[in-house]
Amino acid sequence: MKYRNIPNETIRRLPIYMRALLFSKEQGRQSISSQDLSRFIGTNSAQIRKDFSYFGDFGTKGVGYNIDNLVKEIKKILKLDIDKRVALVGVGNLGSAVIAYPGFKMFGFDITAAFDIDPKKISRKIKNIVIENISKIPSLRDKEINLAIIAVPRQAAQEMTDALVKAGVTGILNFSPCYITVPKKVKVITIDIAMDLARLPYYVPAS
Amino acid sequence: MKYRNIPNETIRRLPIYMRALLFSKEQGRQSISSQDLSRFIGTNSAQIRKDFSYFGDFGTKGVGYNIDNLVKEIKKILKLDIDKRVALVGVGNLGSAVIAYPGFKMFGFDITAAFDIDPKKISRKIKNIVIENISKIPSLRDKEINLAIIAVPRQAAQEMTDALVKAGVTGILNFSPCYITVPKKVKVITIDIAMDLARLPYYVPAS
DNA sequence: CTATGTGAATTTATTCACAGCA
DNA sequence: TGCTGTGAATAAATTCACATAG
Repeated sequence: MKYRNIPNETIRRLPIYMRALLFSKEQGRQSISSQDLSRFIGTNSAQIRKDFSYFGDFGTKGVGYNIDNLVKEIKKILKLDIDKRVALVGVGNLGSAVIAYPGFKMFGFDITAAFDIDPKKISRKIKNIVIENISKIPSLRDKEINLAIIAVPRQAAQEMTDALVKAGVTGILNFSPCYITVPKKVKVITIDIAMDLARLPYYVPAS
Repeated sequence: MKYRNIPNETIRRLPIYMRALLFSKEQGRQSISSQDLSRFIGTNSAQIRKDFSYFGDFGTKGVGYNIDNLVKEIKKILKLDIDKRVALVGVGNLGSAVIAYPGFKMFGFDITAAFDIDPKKISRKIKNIVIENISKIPSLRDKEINLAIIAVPRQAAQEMTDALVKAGVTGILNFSPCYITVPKKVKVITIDIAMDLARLPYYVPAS
């Protein structure tokens, strides 16, 4: 048990483990070895054991890991043990897909607020969420929502970020294709789906 | 000039550099220093210079990098110098957003084929692309399309992958929330948008 | 003077290999 | 015997610091 100097890569992998654990639970398993888990994911078993060892002794020697218990531990580490409400800014194509995405629930996320600048969209409902004008972003403070997803055009991304930070948001998942500046206490993770595609040709043989 | 033992992380950053370079070109710049570029991205300048140094001497001492030239070099490294056609499998919420996403063009990608299993969607057009039945996936071989994006439910992901690989696809961007198995010659990059959100709470202070 | 390019130093992450427990 | 947990060894990536060129 160390809880110090945790590799970032370990944190990145924990949700992958969690997803695989929930999946193998669905299939009726109650416990799993690092070996078996590694096959679900495509890493090696030593990596998995090492990753968990940073946080405690979760397994049973000779047996493996109890799935329910391990999921609970991962949730605790990732601070997902309390369900989190999330705001969405930008209800375009990508934003709409994000709202509809079923995969958030397994991590305890619930998108409960949505903002857009387009008057035609405001007051419309999508998945039971009423789209509000971006001028209402400050209301996130009262609602105690401190996670947000940004899916707006590049030009608007920094402005929306500033508004979110001012409203008390401390974690941002950024789908806008640009780097955004935030205070040190705020964490941003940026996803640009085109950039991930862009490094694929490098790895594949011919044209 | 080495071209050997290139860090994976360097490859991951090249599209980020390219995006920033194209952006600063839009703003009227013709050349840029590693220092200035680093401010666009949030890394340090030594990292940038080191990354480029793996591939050649692209800069001019005392001046910086010519933007047009550097973009051309990055495109060549990433094998993006020839425009690439891409197939999409799964035209649901996420797939539709992917088709509509404007960011692919800057890397020379063009989504020119789309497949779905839902009879209601087949033959419909989306962004000028006719949606075809997944049984038509083998036609990708004749069209010489070897990149694909998968955005189908988890249950279908492996089956669609197998069909794509059989049709000659060698690079897959996988949005389905699961690990998929492919032959060694095929490269898969998986994005699960929920997993990226899932590691955000770990980094932010309170609930 | 300014900014690149790069060996060397350092930090971070992965893998090995095995002691020790159920 | 089977599988975990972990120091030690190795590998990978980043940062430093400076010689060198325009």
